[in-house]
Amino acid sequence: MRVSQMFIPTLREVPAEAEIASHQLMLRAGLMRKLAAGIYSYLPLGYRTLRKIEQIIREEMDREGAQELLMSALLPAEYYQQSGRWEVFGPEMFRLKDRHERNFCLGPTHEEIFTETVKNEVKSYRQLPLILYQIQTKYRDERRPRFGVMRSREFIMKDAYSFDRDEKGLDESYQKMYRAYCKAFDRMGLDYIVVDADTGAMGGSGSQEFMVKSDVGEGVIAFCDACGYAANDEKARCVPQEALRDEENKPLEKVRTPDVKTIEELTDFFGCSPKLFAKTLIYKADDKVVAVMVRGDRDVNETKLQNLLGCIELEMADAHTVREITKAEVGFAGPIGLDIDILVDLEVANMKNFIIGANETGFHYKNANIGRDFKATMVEDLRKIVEGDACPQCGHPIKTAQGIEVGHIFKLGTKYSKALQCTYLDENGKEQVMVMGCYGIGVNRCMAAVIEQNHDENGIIWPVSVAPYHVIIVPVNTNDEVQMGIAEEIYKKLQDAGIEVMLDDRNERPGVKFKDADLIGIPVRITIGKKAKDGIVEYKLRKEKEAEEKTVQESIDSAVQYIRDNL
RNA sequence: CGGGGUUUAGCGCAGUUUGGUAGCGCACAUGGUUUGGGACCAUGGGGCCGGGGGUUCAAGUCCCUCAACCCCGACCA
Repeated sequence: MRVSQMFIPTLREVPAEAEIASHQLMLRAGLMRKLAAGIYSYLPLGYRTLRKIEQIIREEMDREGAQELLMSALLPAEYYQQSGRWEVFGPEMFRLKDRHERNFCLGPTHEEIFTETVKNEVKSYRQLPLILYQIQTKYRDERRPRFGVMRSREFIMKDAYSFDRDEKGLDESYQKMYRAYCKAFDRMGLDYIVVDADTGAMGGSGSQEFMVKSDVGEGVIAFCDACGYAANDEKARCVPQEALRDEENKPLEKVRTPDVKTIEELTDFFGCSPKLFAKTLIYKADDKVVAVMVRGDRDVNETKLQNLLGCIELEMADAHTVREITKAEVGFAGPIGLDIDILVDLEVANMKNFIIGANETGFHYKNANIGRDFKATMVEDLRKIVEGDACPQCGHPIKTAQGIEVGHIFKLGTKYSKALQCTYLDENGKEQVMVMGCYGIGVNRCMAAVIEQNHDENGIIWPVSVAPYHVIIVPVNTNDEVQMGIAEEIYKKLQDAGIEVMLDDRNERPGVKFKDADLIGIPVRITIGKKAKDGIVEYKLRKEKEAEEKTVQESIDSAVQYIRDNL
């Protein structure tokens, strides 16, 4: 298309609201504009890329035998009420009423609706397995939308659901989706890793996330270079690193510790490492109050804790509750004399003669020992992994990195099919519950992730597969008839070859056109300048620094070849 | 939801301390000169200074209030 007729509102300056590269570039390159916090409009260039990403996903899903359909984003409440998620989602869900005061929501995800549809239509084992998907806008009223399209309130998601006769079938469907995801992300040019993930509120037996390594990612990944173990930090298992200290049990000793509350203050006061402390944290899990003990320098992994307790709400208890339970000011909680459940981290169970709070303001105990001085209700892995911890698989030091979650695959099992009675009849005419999986890809997030991984100081560097256009032709001087003649010739020939091509026919100075071409990141640029009269043009790849001189025909051939090789 | 910040032309910002009727750069329009990395000259258009209320002869500026947006945190398939 001719650039003079296109709607590409590029910005010279960086909008104040944009913090990260992808957000800044999506605004500057005229791909999108903000309507409200976490809500964006896609402009023509951005929408072209978005559709290409969708198409790649679509092709890879179809290749594995999944079938596309489309459901409404506006959904009646009853399905979510049946599964219990009307409550679970809480304020995250956009809710509304129709004129008859009936409850509706804007779909945050569609497990219930797919399950309901399949339940009504599928009756026999002969109709299974089935994988259905859609590419559709989802709505979540995020507490804090941020980083542009990375965490927004309206976003496009490819969500797929598999229905199988049994676990074995689920494993196969899961593998199909795994393959489709790998191929789709490869084609988008994303550098990603697959990590084990927690199944969380979704329930189910297994889950993996596709993470694009990036400093702006909100997820933390723990991985091992030695054996390939990779998990997100919620899921990563922690194994105790230090063996039981070979030391006699010393007698318990109460120590006066006025105004010594935090672990830092305790470290100073006792003059020893925080590894010799066990901190006792009071949590509120739904209506129950529990104590959790981890080593002084560790953090509680609330996901692990939540899974262990099977609760919906989990938060640190407020100061009032802590005082009531421990009979002491915050900062002096300890396990001795508490009459609530005491959940102890594996590592603490390995400690000897350690320091704990005394449940009395201004006092701690020295030389505490589990078993002798107090009893643990449960000993479990409850802490958060940190860089340098031993890999749970091979023992090598773990590394951590941040990542953008672009895809998530789940073995749901029968959670939803049971709740909604989604069943089929097997060969024996016996009723069985279907076994489900669900699989999501954040389409807009993929777009932002591609930009995060493919840009420089001048703008976006689109991979050919998702570039809004493949080639941009830049005649330096539009008043020069020779230049324009050649530009038109190349334009037409590339179009005839099926290449998506832009012709920058604006009567602008060359600098402006070059800056715009770089900013919007078109993979191939053909510049027609002074040597046009000799039939020589300039051929430049966006990702390369230098341009090459070619004849008109060579430049056309090179462009066609390059695009075909990289699609 | 807690803490901090911002809101003045399409974008980026100054002006608020000390109240006196709104400004700069870019962008836009017209004419001209220019044409290899965001040109130059001239002319011009565009703002209920986030909303509401108050103080005052007079409010972008002071007071009260509401809101939107951004950042940090908490939270999150």
